[in-house]
Amino acid sequence: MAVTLKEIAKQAGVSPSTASHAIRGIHPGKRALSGKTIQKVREVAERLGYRPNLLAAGLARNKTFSVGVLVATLRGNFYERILEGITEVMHPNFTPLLAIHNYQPDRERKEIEVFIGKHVDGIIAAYSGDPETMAIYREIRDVHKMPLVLVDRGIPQFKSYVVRSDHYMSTYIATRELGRLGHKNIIFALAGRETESTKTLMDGFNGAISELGLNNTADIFYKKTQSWTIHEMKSFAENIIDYIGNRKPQTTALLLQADWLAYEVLSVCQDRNIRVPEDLSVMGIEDCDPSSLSFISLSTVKVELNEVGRRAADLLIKLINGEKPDDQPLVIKPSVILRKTTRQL
Amino acid sequence: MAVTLKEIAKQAGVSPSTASHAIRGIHPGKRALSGKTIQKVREVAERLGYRPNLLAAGLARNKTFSVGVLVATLRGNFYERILEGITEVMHPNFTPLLAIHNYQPDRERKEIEVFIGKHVDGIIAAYSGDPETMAIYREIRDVHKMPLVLVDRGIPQFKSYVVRSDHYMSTYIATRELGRLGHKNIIFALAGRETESTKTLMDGFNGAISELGLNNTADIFYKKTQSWTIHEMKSFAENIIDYIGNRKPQTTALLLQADWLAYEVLSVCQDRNIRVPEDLSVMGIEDCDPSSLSFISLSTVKVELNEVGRRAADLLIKLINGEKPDDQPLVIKPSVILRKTTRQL
DNA sequence: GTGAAAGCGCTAACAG
DNA sequence: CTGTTAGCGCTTTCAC
Repeated sequence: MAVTLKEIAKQAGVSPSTASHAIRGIHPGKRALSGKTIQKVREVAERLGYRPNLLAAGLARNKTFSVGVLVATLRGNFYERILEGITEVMHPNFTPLLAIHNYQPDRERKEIEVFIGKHVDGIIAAYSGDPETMAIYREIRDVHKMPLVLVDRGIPQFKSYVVRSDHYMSTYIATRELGRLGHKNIIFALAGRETESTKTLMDGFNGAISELGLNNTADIFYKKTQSWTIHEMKSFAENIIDYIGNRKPQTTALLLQADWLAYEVLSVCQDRNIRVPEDLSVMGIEDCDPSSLSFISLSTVKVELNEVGRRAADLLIKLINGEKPDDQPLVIKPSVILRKTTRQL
Repeated sequence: MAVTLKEIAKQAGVSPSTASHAIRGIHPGKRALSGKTIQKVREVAERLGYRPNLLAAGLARNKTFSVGVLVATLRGNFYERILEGITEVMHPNFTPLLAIHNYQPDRERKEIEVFIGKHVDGIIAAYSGDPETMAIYREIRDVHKMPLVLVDRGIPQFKSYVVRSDHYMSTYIATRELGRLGHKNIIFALAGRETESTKTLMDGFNGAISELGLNNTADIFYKKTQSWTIHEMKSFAENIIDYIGNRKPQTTALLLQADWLAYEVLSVCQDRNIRVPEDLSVMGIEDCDPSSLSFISLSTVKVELNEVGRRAADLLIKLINGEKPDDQPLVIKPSVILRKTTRQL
């Protein structure tokens, strides 16, 4: 059995409550404790290797100093970076409980239930997009009144705090940059479900295209798919290059929805002897780790996912402390990084 | 305030203890509860959206259903995959508390202290290699008697459970494979501190080289460094290629300590017009995600990090349940994957 | 079959 | 300045 406060108190010849105060350096009434007592208690605690039982403290104070963090997956850089940002800010005041739902609604619900049972002080979650699981988020907020921050996407018709990267801006600035480089025949290729985020990406692209006056030469290549496996990405990359091959006039710039898709496109280009950037400029979105490798050197839009994590954590801590932050979604601005897969026309 | 057991009991017209038994489906004495009572209690619990307070349960039973997981970093695929394996196995019985030490001894110690304070049921940790922090691991084991499993590396002179990939085998099989492909002038390049794992990697290489009878044509290029930043990796890659350039007879195969180092080497080769694999076969170790991209297609040694995580979690659960597993370190076997950066001579 | 009572380790009034 | 007391919500003997 671990050494308890009671034991410390006994050995220091004080009461448990005094010991508690001494250790935490807290004033019970108006005045402080005597320095002597504090010294004594702390010395005994030190000697016995006392570690307060945070469970008991949590039960008594109705606070656990832990937060639930639910992400979709660990694969790829995406949630990894968000998680990094979160742990950075949470440390050392809150411990993150980690859960992964892998886009399985059932799992998503269960993990949240665990968080509730563990009485975390707050929750940061990546909503899977599944309508089924909306109820559990509602329960967090309405029944348990736990602070909740969503990352990357909000839940339709559900007013909640959300921190995300600016999807509109990412395609907008990428496209604008391609325009600046002199490209007119620009294609934006993306696949996935018809979600709001898909739509926003398209809007950003179209916004820039209109400003550039390229409505007649630029276009979107969209493929509706349910999931996003590696294999599908590969064949989608082929589809894109096929599409571009048949298109007149010659497409000179290609914007892809994600860096990993861009890598696949680069692969296809290599197989077909399409030179990048001489024949085709290629641009991704996200700035994954491999993009900066000098033999890839992908031009891309840097999405500040660490920052998304940090801001989400900041916001959650505010909510936990009872502060009332702005109601507006927190949107993190992306920036363009030009490397070697794009060129001036 | 959340709905409590007491409340359920009251509404179901039974005592709290009966409610507790009914909900958990547990027999208090010899006989079971009446089906009627169970139905009633569960129905009320359901209706009120009862979520047991795991904190209180933990306090009463001296069990928290959570485990501490301390990793070095989230960057790169390494710990990400281990973590994935761990969460897979832990779910839904234990919740992982996540902590990252970034190789900072102070941080390492503090995070462990938090785990102790939270009374986790067990700990899985990646020891940073810092001698200073050994004491805290000793405390986990000897003072708090918490189950402890180390991943990837053990602590010298410290008997504990460790699960890791087989470092010896990874260089051994890689080298043997290069030999099979007809290579004689093989270089194994690595950098880092003079740790046991560094030594083991060299041993594996030397073991294969001896078997192949290549002691006169193969060699190790080792650079002693403290850390492993991206920038250092880049310049180390240059050093390697410089070294090979001056070496007679011509080196035909290069084995690198890690995939990321191999990527940097591929970059340098491209810059210097060294064709891979025509002029030089290149092989990495780990099988990171980018390695399988078709325009990288790195030949490498697949290290089963998911499996390391799963086995570590299995082992920890056994320890938590009071089982006594084998004392031998659990070593996960790697396997060679030949892609396009190596060729038959 | 079910309930009363004690207690897990800590905190927070409040009284001295 | 310090101690007493009463819980936090649940589990677990042990009676009934």
